[in-house]
Amino acid sequence: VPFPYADIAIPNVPKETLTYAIPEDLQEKTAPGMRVVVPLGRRFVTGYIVAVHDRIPDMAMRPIHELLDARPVFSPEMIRLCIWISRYYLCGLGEALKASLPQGVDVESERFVSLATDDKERLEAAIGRSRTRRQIIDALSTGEVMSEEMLRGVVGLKSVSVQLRDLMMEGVITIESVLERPAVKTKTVSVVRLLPPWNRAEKIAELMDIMERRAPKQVNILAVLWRMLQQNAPTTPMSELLRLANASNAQVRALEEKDIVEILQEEVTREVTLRYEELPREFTLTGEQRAVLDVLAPHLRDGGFAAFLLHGVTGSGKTQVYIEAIRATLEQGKTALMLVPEISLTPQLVHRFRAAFGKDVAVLHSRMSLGERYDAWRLTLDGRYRIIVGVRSAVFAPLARLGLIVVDEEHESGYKQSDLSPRYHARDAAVMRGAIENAAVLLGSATPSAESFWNAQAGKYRLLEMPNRIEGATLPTITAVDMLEARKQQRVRGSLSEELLAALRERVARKEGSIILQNRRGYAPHLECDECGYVEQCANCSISMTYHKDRDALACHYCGATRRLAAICPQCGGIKLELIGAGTQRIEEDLREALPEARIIRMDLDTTRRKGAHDLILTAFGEGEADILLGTQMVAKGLDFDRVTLVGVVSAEQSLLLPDFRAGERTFQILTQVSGRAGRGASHGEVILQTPSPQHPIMRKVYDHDYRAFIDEELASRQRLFYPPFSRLLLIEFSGAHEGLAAAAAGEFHRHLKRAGSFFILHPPVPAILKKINNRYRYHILIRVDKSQDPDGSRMAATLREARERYLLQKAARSVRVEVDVDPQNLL
DNA sequence: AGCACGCCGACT
DNA sequence: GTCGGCGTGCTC
Repeated sequence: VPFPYADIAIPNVPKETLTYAIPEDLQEKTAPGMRVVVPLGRRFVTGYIVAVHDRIPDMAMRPIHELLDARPVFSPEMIRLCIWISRYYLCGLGEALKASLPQGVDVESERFVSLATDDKERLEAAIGRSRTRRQIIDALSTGEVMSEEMLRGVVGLKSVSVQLRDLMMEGVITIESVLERPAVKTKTVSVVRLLPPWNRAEKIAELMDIMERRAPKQVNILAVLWRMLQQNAPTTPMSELLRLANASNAQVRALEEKDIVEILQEEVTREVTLRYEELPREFTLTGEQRAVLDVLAPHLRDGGFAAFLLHGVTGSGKTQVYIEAIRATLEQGKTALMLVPEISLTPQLVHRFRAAFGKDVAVLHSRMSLGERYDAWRLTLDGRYRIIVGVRSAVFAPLARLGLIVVDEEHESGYKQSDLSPRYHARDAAVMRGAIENAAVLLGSATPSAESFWNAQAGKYRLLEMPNRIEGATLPTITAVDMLEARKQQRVRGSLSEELLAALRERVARKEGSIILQNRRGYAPHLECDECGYVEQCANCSISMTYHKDRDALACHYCGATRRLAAICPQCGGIKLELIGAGTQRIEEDLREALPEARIIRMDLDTTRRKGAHDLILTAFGEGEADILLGTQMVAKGLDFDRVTLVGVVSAEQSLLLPDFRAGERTFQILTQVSGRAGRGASHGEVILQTPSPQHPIMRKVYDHDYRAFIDEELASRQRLFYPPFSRLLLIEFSGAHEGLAAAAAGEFHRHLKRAGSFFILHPPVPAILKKINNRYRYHILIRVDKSQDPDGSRMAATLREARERYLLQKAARSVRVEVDVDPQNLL
């Protein structure tokens, strides 16, 4: 039944949907889930059809300009998921839907300007005395059509819209809205094929005979095409043809002219290749793995929503459980989605999936180009893949008949999008998607988040446990080195204790692998004046700058600004500037000095920027080309090398010092995860944690591998303090170029919230701990909502809406940006 | 977000 | 006067 109206969600429009008329000739073809181009104000934008209907709206409507899809790109389930995201995370529906598409597929209009007259007098009259108008007319007088953006550049102003409008009113220029085609397209290559009847042996032989003398190159071309055809290749890529026939494009064109061959455009897929290879391992499932799979089996067989939390110690074989569970899902004719925190950190996992499932798997990660992502998305939509392995945004992968979603390392904060809207948590969105699509959801971790563990205890998830390592491997022995004591006794070299160095020396001699974690890149995180204590800070951010020895410069790890190393203190003129603390570069130096015989590879953001660098480093280490793998947290996760028998942590207490209620949890997680890299093979592993506080309660639970003791205490303390999972956090951020305005805006908003009700605890506005980032001053209001009084978040949403309206009426400077982060992972 | 409109200080 | 920066409001 054709419907005349469509409710359309549009990014950057604050209303959930706007209603447009569907032109009669499009009504048959239009369906929810398709993308359209619609007029919005004076431009054209991409929108997403959420519903079609025949309820006459009370507003005048404009018609849909163009239908972009022949088939829906959002399933009804995907639309439901995005509606949930927009309501729970307080963002526009248009933004949520846009986040579910690969980047670069949207169409936007651009305004193009040209002269409407060359009558000099009329032009002069229109210019009058305006410098800007003269610049615009001058730029256009070559007869060129220029975009508004180009004109802005020529004039050097932020906006020329007022001038363009006036010039248009006077009739001397014309403005045209032109739709810009999407940034990504299907990649095509030219291919050539023999047209009938020349694809028959006797015909082609005859033809080649005739042409032999006058056009030998063309005969070469025909010979190649004929050979390819006999090898069952109906078409030959142009580039290959030219190479094999040693011919030129013109010669192929000549054959095309004579209707002997045809040149076509054929779609190709940009395939991602990985260098690191892993052979399929022989394995038999352990009893624990089998038990877990037995629990999952009926759910995977019968379908329906169910959520599971798999708590398996490091090395207990969670990946194999995922693979078997996915296999069972595929056997039911369904598809599976596997989320991982950061693909480049877990190439090993990707290879195991490729080995197990081959071409049924597509991988989606942040280092892929727009085109690669687009291809993967389009082919997923076409049903080419049955398994998607991907990072956060892969939770939106358009798989049909979804049977299982796995979230590996579910505790990782990388699953939370924190920088831009929608600020969704992919783990929670995965659970919601499972509920909407009637799929099973399996969350896995050696150190489940407090939220998930509580959900398991509360019965929302079913808890599955694998407390032992596979194949008789044992958990490593963890010991601490008291660094205060070691320093006192001068048993340190740089940042490394004699104990750790001795253990490393042993491993080097035995050709075993060691992993060293120092979760800080660069050489030294502070440059401090010995005289007055001044610390060099970034000009744009309130953070100390890190010294990078390779570049011999200070760098801000927030905004990327760099600066030369100052020779004298800008505060007191002192000349004794000291490098304080140690990053991976300095540890590398310490290691090389103390262990000249050791081969060391450093893996941090700085050494892995290049595409494929991860793979190369890990391959080299895995094959024994290095003794020590030194790095930031990227060495802590997911690596599975039998030859590693020692793990050292340079400063184990580091993450404990952060002013965040999750500091303890994060510390336990990273220390447990990195420890888990040791002793995965036949040899027992050893872990050495350097810390000034070896008796800290968190540390003690790390030594004992006692997640339960840790989480019980953590949950008790969260309950006492009414922090998640016992409350829902909202962080409202006010940011602006002027500190006073940001502070005032936060104060204003706070006043409106204060009267709003008693189902939440409102914290007073405070300057953010990182008070300034990128020259924007930041103020925070933290809210702790009583979940029992607002289970789905709708009360808080309404409260914020109201407060926002009143706040806007007060016309407190709106140069201040207000952003809400629901379930924030980072309170800095 | 982008675009239009209206207010107001600065310049001539 | 005229220009142009900046705040405010709206987009089916």
